[in-house]
Amino acid sequence: MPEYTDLEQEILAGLNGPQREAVTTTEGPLLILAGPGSGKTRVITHRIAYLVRCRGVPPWHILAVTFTNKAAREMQERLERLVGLSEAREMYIGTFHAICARVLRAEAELLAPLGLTRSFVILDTDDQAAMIKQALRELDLDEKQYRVSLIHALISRAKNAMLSPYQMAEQARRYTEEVAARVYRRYQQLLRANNSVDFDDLLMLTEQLWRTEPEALERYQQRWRYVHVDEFQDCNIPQYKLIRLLGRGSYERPGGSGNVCVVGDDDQMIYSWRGASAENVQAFERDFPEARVILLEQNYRSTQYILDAAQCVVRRNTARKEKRLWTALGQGEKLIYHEAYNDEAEGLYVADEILKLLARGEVAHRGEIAVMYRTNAQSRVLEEQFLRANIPYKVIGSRKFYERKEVKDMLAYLRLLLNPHDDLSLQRIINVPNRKIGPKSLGELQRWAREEQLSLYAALQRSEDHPTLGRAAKNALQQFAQLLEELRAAVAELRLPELLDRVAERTGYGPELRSSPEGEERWSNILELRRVAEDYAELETSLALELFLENVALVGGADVVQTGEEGTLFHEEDQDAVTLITLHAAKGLEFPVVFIVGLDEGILPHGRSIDSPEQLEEERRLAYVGFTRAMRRLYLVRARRRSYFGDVVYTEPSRFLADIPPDLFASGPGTLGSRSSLRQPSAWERYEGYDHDPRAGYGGTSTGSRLRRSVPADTTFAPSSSDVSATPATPRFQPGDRVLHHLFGQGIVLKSELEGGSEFVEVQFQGKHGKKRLSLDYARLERLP
DNA sequence: TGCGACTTTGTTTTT
DNA sequence: CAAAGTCGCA
Repeated sequence: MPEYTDLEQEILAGLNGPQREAVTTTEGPLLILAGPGSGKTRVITHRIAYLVRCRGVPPWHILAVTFTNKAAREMQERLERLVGLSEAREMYIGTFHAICARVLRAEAELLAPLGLTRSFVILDTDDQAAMIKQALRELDLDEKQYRVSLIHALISRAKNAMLSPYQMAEQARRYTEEVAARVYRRYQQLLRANNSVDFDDLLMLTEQLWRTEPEALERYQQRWRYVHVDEFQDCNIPQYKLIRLLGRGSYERPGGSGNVCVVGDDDQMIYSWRGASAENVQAFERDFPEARVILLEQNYRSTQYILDAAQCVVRRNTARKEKRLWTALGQGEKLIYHEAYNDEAEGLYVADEILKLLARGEVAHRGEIAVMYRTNAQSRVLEEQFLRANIPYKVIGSRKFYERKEVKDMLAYLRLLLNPHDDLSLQRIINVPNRKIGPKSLGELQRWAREEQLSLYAALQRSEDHPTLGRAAKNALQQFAQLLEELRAAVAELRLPELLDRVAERTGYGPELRSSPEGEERWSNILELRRVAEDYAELETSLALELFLENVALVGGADVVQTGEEGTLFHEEDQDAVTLITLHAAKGLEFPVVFIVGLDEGILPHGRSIDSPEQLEEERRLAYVGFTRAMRRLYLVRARRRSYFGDVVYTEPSRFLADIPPDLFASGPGTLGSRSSLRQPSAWERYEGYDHDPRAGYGGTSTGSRLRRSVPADTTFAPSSSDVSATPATPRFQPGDRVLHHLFGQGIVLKSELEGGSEFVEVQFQGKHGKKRLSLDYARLERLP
């Protein structure tokens, strides 16, 4: 046992042997292979604390790369607690994309030859699509034949393989790829002409810069002498090269400290579709042959049954390193399997279970519960049921908010203020709100701008000189040009939130939205955006604008949290809520209780992956990631039929369920409750008349008991007397009563009826919510005088 | 030019 | 079932 100082003791307290070894191995490359729940984040943060506090490494030498902004934030917070606020702030913790954006802005002079300035714009997916569309049009290609999404995917794949358009064309195996290479070329030109980059460019350009500008690379090697990479298994090639360059330099020009610590788990590699390469680990061992390798196999998160089930699913993969995950937490509770009638009933079951968990006190806070699914679209049914059941929830990973038209329009205005030659943004808002500059005038302006080699903005300013446009059109254009000038001048006077106000008012966007009842919700989204902007109020406005826009572009998926049916953003101070999240976004998180829904063939594994063995293995890993998020209790849920593309389809249980030994379930495949579940419904079961559609009576006893019956009484959930649906003898509400609902606001009761012992009311709410039918078992309605 | 009714088309996962 | 795109009419 080595001797430790008091300080070391403090930092190493509570760590096991391998973890300690990882923390104290500070010099040289280090590869940590860490199973789920093995405390890898803990190891990284403690290692950094150890470097700074015990080894006297100045905090600005520390770089930590994470995969999501959320993970970065969490790491930052943990470090603030471990090493103190001011020191933690001097470290650099961020995603690859954020780091690259920062490097590229700092080295902007070197980007000038490419046509980029310091204030380049980072395009989001929609903008990229718009740009590709434009490229397609300019090349006279048929948008029907070459779908934007397909071309986009091909281009992105090429970029992730670090291919130039020329190289892509050379390597094209199919005609479509050849076409895509042509589009790629034009797309890059458009990006540069717009002073913009896409996500892939951020990585590629930084790699290129470091590779070709040795002095620049050296500055960063000096600065970041201790590099940490979380979720290493999900790095793609450019990302790996960035790490290699920092830690080891290029093959021609070696350099760097070699202090690179990467942490990963091949069983959790779920981004190969984004270019994550399974060879990362081998590449690392090749490029850093002296690397120490440490295995973390003790799991501190989950109980044994959960771990066993997870391992049974992933173990069927070929080409993986066998790990022996174990836990000291004991067997725990068995898994709970439920097969619902359809997707709606699936949501209802989850909502119902959650209410029971809370009612029985088995879970103290809603925040301890998460519901996970394969595709974002699956959240909708769940949301509907949660709203009806009055369960507060938050949806993680939906970009809905930033995809709203009004939000994008406002952002386009802001971008334009920072970067007037952003043609894409200008096109977007030139006629929003309506300024009588229609497609004809715009088209003519664009044509002219191209001819004269001007940006749209410049063309707009000189529109008086345009040869053919009519008086009315010119006036409209001039007026708009003046407006933009005025707003640009306002950047110098106002703080960011006020600038937003000014833009909303002067463009007429705000007044327009507020003037109609339908605009009300959209206006509130703009206010929501303003709330985000408040965070930047202290900064000098053009800097604030830059950071704000960058943040908006780079936050994605896991960072955007949305609540309620309005799609408004979720704020920390909001109430304790159940988490709805995709399996991808759930990586790195943990919850005491986890529901995984949609365990059907075609959903998980996803239908698009079913015919490729590699992709199927990835689906398996995805399931593994999901299972291992659960600490105490894991529910696996599926629906026998679900609406898909508008019509109803029958599904088979996921093949992954069959990989789990029956004795790990409290109820489920192979046990009393649903022995039939692993085969297809027989013909007579499919017959319409076979157990009636629960939609006929939502929340009524028939549905409730049917659901309950399928969970055998000998499981954890025997229906108790404190059941949520206490039966009223007489109706509480009458038609004409004025009521208040915490989400829908005020309304008037139209109808009240008793059905199967539960009271249902139909309420006409004010505003956009309209008429709703609510079950008083769940909805909390207050009577107003 | 502008809007509304119609058809068509498409659902993985995310920085 | 939605969103997006097309077409026709005012």
